[in-house]
Amino acid sequence: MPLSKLNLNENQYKSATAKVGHNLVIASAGTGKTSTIVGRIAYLIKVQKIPPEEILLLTFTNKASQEMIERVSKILSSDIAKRIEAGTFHSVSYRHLKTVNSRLLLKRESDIKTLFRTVYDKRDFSSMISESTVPYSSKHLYELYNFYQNVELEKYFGDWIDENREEHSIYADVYQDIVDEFDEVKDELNFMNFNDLLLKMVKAVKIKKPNFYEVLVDEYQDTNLLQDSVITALEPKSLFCVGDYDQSIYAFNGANIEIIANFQTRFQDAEIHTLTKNYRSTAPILALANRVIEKNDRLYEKRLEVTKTAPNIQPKLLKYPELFDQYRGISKMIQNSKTPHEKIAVLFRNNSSADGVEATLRELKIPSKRRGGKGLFETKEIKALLDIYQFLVNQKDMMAFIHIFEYSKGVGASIAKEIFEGLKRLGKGSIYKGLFSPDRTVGNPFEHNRANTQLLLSNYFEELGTVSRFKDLGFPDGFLSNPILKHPRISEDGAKTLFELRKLMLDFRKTSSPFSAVDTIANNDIFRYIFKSLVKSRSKLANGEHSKNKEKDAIEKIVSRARLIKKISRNYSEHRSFLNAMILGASDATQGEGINLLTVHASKGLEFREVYIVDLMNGRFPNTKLASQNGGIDEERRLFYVAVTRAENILYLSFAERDEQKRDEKRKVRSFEPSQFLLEAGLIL
DNA sequence: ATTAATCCAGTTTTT
DNA sequence: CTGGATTAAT
Repeated sequence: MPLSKLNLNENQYKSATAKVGHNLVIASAGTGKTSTIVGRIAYLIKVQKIPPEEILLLTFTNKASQEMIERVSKILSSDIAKRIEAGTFHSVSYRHLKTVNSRLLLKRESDIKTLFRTVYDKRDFSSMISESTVPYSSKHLYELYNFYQNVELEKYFGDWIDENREEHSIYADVYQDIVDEFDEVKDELNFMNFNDLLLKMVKAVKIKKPNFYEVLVDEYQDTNLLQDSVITALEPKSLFCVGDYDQSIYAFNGANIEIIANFQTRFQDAEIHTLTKNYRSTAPILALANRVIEKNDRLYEKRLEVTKTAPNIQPKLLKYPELFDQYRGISKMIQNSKTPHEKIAVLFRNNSSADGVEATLRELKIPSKRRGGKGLFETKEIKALLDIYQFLVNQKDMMAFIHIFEYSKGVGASIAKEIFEGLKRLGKGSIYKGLFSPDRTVGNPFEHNRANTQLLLSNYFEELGTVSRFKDLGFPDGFLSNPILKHPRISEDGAKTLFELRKLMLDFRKTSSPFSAVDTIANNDIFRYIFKSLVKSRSKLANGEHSKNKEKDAIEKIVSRARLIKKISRNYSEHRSFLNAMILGASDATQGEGINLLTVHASKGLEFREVYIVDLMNGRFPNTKLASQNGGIDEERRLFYVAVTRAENILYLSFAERDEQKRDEKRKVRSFEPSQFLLEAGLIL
C-alpha cells in the first residue's frame, strides 16, 4: 500500500481510507488529527485518483491550512499540494466570490461598525424608552446582529430578538429597521464584512457551483450554522469531518455542538471513527486534563491511551502573592529552562495577560512573539497606509477618503465628506476627474441641506472664489484653479493633503504590483506627514516633555512595521487580493521570535514542549462573567482542557492572590481565589 | 456645526 | 493605553 510511509496507526489508517460518503472522525487532543487528514488527502489523490483541485480543505485558521498543505507537499509533491483548494471558510469563500465578481472589497470590521453606527444614530429611541430595558448600544446591536447571522438562517432579526431577547421585544421593529437599512447601504457601497463572505458564498454557489469531490473540515466542533450552510451548499459527493467535542470553544461565535452531535442522524450513511491514542502528552499531563474534563457531561465516553514514554514530569502548581510577581516568576523560570525558546508557550484566557508577561520577559531580554493581528494591523500607521491604498484602488470609498484627512489639521470627518462629494460633483461621479478635469460649469459643488448655511456658503464661495488662499503654497495652476479649493473651510493642511493625494493617484497608475504600491504610498508626503505626527505624539514622556529615546523607538517601530507590510506585499500580484488578505489573514501574521505568547483560543491545534498557563483565578479563568452569557462553565472547562493538552512534556499552572494595580470601590486591593479548575485538577485541596 | 482638546472608563475569545 | 464621551473653542 502506497500509504504505508505515512506511519498511521490502525484507527488513523481506517479513517484515512474510509469509503466515500459522510465520515466523522472523533479525534481527541494529540491523537494525530493532522496526520489523518493528510493521510486522507494522500489516499484520495493516490488511491482514488481524485484530481487535487476537487479536494477542498476547510480549516479554522489560514496558518493551519498552510501547515497541512506543507505536509501534503512532503508526502506527495508541492505541485500536487498547491492544487488543493485549502483555507478558512472565509478565505475560500473570498476566492470563489472573486471569480464571480472581481470588484468585491472586504472592509475592516471597525469601518463596518462605524457604518452601522451612522445608520443606528438616525433612529430616535427616546419616545419608546422603557424603564426596565435600555435599548442596545450601536456596538452591542452590531455584535448581536453578527451573532444572529451565524446562528439563525431563516428567521428575521426582529423575530429572533422577540424570541431570544424577550426584554428587547419592544425595540424589535426598530432593530429590524436598522439592520435592513444597514444591509442596504452596505450593498450600495459594495462593502463586505466577514459574515457577508459566507452569506454571499451560499448564494453564489447556487449560481455557479465549484466542483468538489470531497470536502474535509477540520475543527468540526467549532462550526456554526452559517459555516455549515456553506458546506451544505457545496453539495460535495463526500464529506470528511474531524473534531472533538471537548475542544469546542467558540460558542460566542455561534459554534454549535449539535452539528457534530447530530452527524449520524443527519446522514444515513454516516460512519464514525475514533482516534484514541495520544502521541503528544505525557501520562500525568493527560491525567490532569481528563480529571477536569470529566466534570462536563459526556457526549461519548472518552478513552485516551497514553503512548508517550518520555520521562514523566508532574505538572506543577505555581502560586504568587501578586500579579506581577507571577509574571516575573514565570519569566525567571523561562530564563532558567533548558527548553528552546520556540518550544515554550505561555497561555492565557484573556489577551490582557499578555502585556505583563511580555514586559517581564523583556526585562530579562528574553525575546517573545505574540500572535494576533491587533498588534500590527490596528496601529495607526498601518491603518493609514492601508486606507490610502484602499482609496487608490476603489475611489468610491468615501470612508477611506475621510480617514486620509484625519491627520490634516482643520479637516474633520464632515469637511472631508464635503470635499469628497464636491469632487464627485465636479468629476461627474469620478473623484479622479474631479481632481484632474473638473467640470467648471458646476456652479457650487458644495450643496448644503440647510438654507441659512447655503446662504453663508455661497457668500464665502463668491468671495473666496476670486482670490485663492493657497497661492503661495506652490501648487501648479492646474490644481490651484480647481474649484474644489474654493470650499470655504478647507484648511491649508487640507489643501496640501488633497494635492498630495492628486499626485499619489497619478503615481499609483504607474504601479502594478502591491509591492510598488506600498512603496509609493510610504514615500508620499501624506504618509510622511502621518509618520511625523505619530512620532511626535509617541515621543512624549508622561510629563509632556520630549524624549530622544522614545523618538528613536517610535521611528524604528513604524519603519519596521512598514517594512513588514512591504515584505508581505511581495507575495501578492493583485491589489485587491493583497488588501483582502490584509483583513482576512491579519491575525496570522506573527511578530518576532522566541517564546510563544498566545490566548488559549489561538493555541488551538498547536503543541509545545513546555507550557505555562497563567492567571488561573476565578473570574479570569474561568471568566465567570462570560460563562454566564455564552457556553457556560462547561465551555470554560473545555478551554482549560485545550490549554492543558497543548503541553507535550512540561506543564506549569500558575495564579496570583492579589492585583495591586486594581482596586475595588472601597479602594481595597483586588484579591483573587484560585481557579476552580485547579481544585478539580486536584492541585489544590 | 464642526473640530480639537481633555477627561474618563473599561478591557473575551476569532474570521 | 485607547476609544468614547464630554467640553471648550473656532
